[in-house]
Amino acid sequence: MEYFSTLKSTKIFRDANEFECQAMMYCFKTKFKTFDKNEKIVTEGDPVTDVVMVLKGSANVLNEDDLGNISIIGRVGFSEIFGLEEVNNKLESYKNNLVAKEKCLVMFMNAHRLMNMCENKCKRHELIIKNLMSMLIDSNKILLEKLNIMSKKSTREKLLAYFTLCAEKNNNTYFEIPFNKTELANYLSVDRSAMSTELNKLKAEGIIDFDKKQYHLKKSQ
Amino acid sequence: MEYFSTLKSTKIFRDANEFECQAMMYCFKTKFKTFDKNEKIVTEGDPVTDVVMVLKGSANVLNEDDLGNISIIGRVGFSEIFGLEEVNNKLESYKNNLVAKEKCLVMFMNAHRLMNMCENKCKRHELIIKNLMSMLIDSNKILLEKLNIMSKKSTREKLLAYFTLCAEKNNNTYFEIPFNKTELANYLSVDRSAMSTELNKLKAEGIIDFDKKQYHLKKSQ
DNA sequence: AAAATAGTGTTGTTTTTACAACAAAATGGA
DNA sequence: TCCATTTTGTTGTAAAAACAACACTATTTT
Repeated sequence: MEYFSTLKSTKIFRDANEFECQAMMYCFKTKFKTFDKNEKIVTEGDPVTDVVMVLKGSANVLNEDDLGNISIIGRVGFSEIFGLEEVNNKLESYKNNLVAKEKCLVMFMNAHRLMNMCENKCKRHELIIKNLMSMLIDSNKILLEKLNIMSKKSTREKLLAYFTLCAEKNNNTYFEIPFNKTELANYLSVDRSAMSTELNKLKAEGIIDFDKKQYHLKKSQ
Repeated sequence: MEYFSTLKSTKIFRDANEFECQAMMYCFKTKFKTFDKNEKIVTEGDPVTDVVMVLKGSANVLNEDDLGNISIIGRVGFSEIFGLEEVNNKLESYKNNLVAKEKCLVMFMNAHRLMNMCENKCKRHELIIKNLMSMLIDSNKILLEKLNIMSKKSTREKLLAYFTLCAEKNNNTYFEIPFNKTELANYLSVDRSAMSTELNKLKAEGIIDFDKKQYHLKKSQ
């Protein structure tokens, strides 16, 4: 199978062999598609038909308002999924856009098939459910972490909360973030230029240091 | 069993009979405890030993900073759980406080037992996993909805995003929210008095109307 | 019913952020 | 390499929000 070498290292097919993997792919009516940078993978408002998994590259979960203001709600990278939040209830629609951050390869899995897994056929649905649950727990955790950041009022506090989390996750006060300054501002829902000013103030105060996407949290709060 | 009439209508024990319910409770080492209003159920920073489910009353998921500023991250009501985000990885600690909003009864389930469900004993773990997954998907959805609200920059936009969501969920432009004004401000992470001003401006402009916890979204955005 | 507490609205002041416009630097193709 | 585009930093101004203090109302408690 063309994609097996990639799929076998995804979280959802964890511990599945090639045969099982193929059976499940059939079961989920998987389709593969590549997207160019900035191409829309999923459109907000469309009915949820598929759960999307990123196999190469990465994509941003975006919230765009009428005036073109963009918020980055989250990121979906290799092996991560988008759209699973929506499939519990039938009449759901996607609540965000999913946009390729770079050229990427994604896999679509039929949402209904995924959730009402093969009552009849494939025997590994227990495995998939366990894997899916693990992914959902991770996703929950990430969302909650972001909520804790977003619940800070000032740009300064948001920045520090974000950097503190990054340092914790990295087990190191030196870390790299997946955003440039513009994206970071959209991720934190703050004004880019105001954030730029605040970042350089923090640097001048000796609290952080940074260069490009490399950061160093010198004094943790 | 003392609590069965309550437990049978929880999401996690959905479709379980009294015998199965009891077996699982044994399996999860469940403990019951009541808390008074404002009493802390879970303390941020403590190691995650248990998953908490609310059986009576409700509790707030809170983020409190060094200066006593409180943010309401979310609410946990009947049949809803707290702490499941944390159990994938062993060395986790709770990331928020859980505080009783009113007198309430909660059930503690051993996190490890819940996630590594009875390899040996109870046969209904498939059922529980299915129920847990459904709950996780709901939780994911709620967190994502809140993130979409919190990604708005101004108080006005946050209020309108929140009210729009409430109206949608209620299928009615008239709805009741679970917060008083002070709590709403903490939930949206905005200043209470500024929010009060903004709310009354929206009312004066004929966009919303409200009385106590009753709201009417007259012009949706 | 009275007293205490909690909730809400108002105002003025201070601080912070957004916004807009621009310049400089860095990056990525052609 | 050069050009076009993107990214980043800076500034001044306008707008928004935070903060603080207070008055009034509603809700509990005793």
